[in-house]
Amino acid sequence: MQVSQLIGSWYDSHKRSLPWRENPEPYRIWLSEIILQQTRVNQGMPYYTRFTERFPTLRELADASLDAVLLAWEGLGYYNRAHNLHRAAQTIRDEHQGIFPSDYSSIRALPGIGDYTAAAIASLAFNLPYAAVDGNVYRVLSRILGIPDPVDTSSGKKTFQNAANSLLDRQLPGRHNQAMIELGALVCLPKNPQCSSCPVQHCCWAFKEGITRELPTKNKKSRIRNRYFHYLAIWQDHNLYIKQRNAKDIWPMLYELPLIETPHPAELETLMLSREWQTLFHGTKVTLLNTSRSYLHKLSHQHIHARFYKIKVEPDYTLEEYRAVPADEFNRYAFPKLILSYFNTMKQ
DNA sequence: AAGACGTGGCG
DNA sequence: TCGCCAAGTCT
Repeated sequence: MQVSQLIGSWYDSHKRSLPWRENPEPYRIWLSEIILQQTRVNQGMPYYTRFTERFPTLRELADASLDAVLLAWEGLGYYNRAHNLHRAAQTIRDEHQGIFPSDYSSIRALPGIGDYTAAAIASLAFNLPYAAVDGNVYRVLSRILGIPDPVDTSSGKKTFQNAANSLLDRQLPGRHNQAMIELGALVCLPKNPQCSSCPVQHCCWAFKEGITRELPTKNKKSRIRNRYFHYLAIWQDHNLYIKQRNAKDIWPMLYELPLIETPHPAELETLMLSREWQTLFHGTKVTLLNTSRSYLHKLSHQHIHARFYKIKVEPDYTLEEYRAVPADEFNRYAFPKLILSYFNTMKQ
């Protein structure tokens, strides 16, 4: 029996029942694939439910505001996925008559859809013969076939794509791709793979050699940048001033508080002498109510060291470019987790 | 083409 | 604890 047949029939009897597998239609398959990019099933599940409830159809997603989409995405991270999801929905509405495109190159051309996601949608939704290669598949292929190439280089990626292409079950590409991924997610785990439950243990190179732990290989080690955020929680009566971030940098178009960033740690006294402080307050009377603890918010490539200063300003003052919002309306805006965790401590 | 982009779970 | 990583894409 072929490797792909063994994995395919293993999949038939071991696959999880997941909401997007219940009633497979292109919109829901696409939505699930975007949510699951770099995201665990357990983390993405509630977001999939939320999206299908708030935006039951592709049309409703396309017609929604970006703010509404970001609010539904709040807390899931990699927020450009939400931007691209929204843009792709509008592209399908405007250029594909609202019908999800059914050929690979049209799917691949949509924003937020790369090689993996295009192959996944093409095979799962339209049964087209494209091999989807994600992190799970890298693991499965590198171990079964003993491929030592690093998975985070362009040449390594080509090697794995070629291996996946030649292994693809062209009769049932959708099942094949899901089976490869499911095997990586349930059995061929990064640490402690469950080789005793593996349908292809007998023909696995890494198992035979006893080096499953060494595969797959990677080259890069990421460097961490430190950033120092000083958030000003400026209260005026019962309103807090908030502002939307710009589209570049982290948390694109999410909301936050007035921010002063410094390249190094800084005390409030220093901030009060800064140009940003002058721009915000230009000499108006401010009262410091309290200073939060220091927060360390770890992102994949940077550590955000944050502190929140609760400040009161007088009623006659207005902060241009910011929006004064009462606490019971915070949930109308999408905030990064860092801001949300500060809000949570305020409720006490 | 190397680096940026979130968050949470795990050993 | 803390580094690693989880169904990648974009620039």
